[in-house]
Amino acid sequence: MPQDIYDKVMMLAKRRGFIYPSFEIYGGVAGFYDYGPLGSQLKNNVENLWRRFYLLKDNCIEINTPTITIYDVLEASGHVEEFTDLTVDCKKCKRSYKVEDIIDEDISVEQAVKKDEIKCPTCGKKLSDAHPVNLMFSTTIGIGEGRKAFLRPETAQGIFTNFHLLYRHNREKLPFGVIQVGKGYRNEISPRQGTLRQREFAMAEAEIFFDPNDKTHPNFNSIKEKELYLFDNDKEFKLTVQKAVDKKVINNQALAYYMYLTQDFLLTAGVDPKKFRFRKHASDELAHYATECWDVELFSERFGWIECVGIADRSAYDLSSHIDSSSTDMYAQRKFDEPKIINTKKIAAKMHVLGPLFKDKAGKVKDLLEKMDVKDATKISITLDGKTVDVPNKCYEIVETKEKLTGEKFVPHVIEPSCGIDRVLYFLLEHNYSDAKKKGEEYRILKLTSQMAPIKAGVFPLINDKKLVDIAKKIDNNLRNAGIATYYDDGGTIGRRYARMDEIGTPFCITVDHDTLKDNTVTVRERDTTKQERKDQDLLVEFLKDKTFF
RNA sequence: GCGGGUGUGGUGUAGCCUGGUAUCACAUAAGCUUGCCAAGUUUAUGACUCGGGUUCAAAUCCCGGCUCCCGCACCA
Repeated sequence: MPQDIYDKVMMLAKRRGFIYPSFEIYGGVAGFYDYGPLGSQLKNNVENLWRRFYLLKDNCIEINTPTITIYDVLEASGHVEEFTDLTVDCKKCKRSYKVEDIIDEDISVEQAVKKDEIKCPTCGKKLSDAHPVNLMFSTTIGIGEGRKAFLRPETAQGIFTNFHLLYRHNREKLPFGVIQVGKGYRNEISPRQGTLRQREFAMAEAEIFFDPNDKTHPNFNSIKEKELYLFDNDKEFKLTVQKAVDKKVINNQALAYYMYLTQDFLLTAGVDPKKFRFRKHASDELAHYATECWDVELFSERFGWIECVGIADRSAYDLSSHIDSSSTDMYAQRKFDEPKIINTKKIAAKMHVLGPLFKDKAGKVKDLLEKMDVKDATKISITLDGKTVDVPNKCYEIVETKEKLTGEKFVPHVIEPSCGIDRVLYFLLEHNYSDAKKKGEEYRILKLTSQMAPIKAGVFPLINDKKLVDIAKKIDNNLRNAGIATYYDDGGTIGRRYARMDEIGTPFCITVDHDTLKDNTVTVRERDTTKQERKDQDLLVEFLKDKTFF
């Protein structure tokens, strides 16, 4: 069977310790993967590069919240509501029904569907097999009945539920961004496509909170002339960030800014620019919380264009929901340039008159009076215990007050770049995989960027001579102590050792040879060119830090 | 979840129909040899997806689970 690039990449990934199928000794289970030694390092590098963009470049703050999330939070966020129970679909009219809505409780669902006992209520055609649709993993907290909870389907809710604390932490200034990097869980019905669709996966999410009246971004000017790679469901095209906003291709500066930041991140990480594009969600494919969403799609030779990052404008959806459900004050304050003085006229009850007149009803009358509009104050009649009663003028007066308003409350809007780390990681492997024939044999190189590569340098003695071995081991040790990941190898021929390093993407190889004994230099071989250069071994730390650190 | 296909050392495979000690290559480890791009050589390690059944005997035949692949559905 001919192997496509997916097979080749996954074989390499398994053989060299990037990705293993989880629980393999028990037969494995779809949708779960382990990261091996090199995969874990690569994942760290991807996550840390992402952090560098959001935490440092964009000055966000980072938090960590539990992966187990109580029912209330996900109910408020709409995740519980969206899907429950089994559903059946009608292939004719494309409607979906909850099974419990259309069949008797006594028969099993499968039987009912198989025996054609249930038909589509709308068009009468046969229904598809029942399938479950709530994709959240559920669990309980505590023993016994416990408290209902889910494994989080996104990290975002942990940020939203802390908004009021984080807003204060940021000294009540907008905009500001909060990131979280961690695991998310979705109980996919039938995960395929390898690590591209997992049931437990790593995600890096940023929630940036904006004043809805001001969706500009402070760094916008620095990137406005950069080009975005866009796709309008018809053709691909490039547009500068500025033009995309001006032409309303992208709704606002903030969204456009984070699109560019994401593009910059992915291309820096080593995604092939020719296999990168932003695609805008059509209105009918938007998630329940989003008003506008752009996906980064990366191209896989086997799977086609795959969503890897979603950049959504979630508007005020989540914070509003949590304000309603939890009664927590999660509003932000917008200060007016100048305080607004508002003259108001109010009806003020004169209790010393009302009291004797209405006795025990006086309190009720007062409440009613003060709720009334001043315009109606010439002649007032109220409804008291079903009877209409006139209230004499002497019972109240019109009072003028001046209120000074320095600002107003509002619910911030959220821009959310949400990055699927595992997908990005897979694409780094696929986009950077190259195999060529070398003397008739397949020769594989993983052309990871120096910053992403799990191992920065291989360190070898040219031959297995103790004098050279000792120096090589010392160099290896020095580099690792300087924070540079290395791999020492003295097995097999030098060519074989280079090949082993090329296959896992190691950008540099350092070889100690006989000349090292004379002049303290070593050869530094570059992966992609295979060119060698002699360098003084004391300069290696500086050289490698310069080439491989973020 | 439905239908079809599939599964043999780390990787790729032969053997399965016709039941009887599992083939070959690469990789890995140790030694010799060589000394800047997977050379040679000797030796070693290592496999029948899992569970049942039939049989004196199962990689092989039968049943079921799981993985992966293809189609449908699903992917908020």
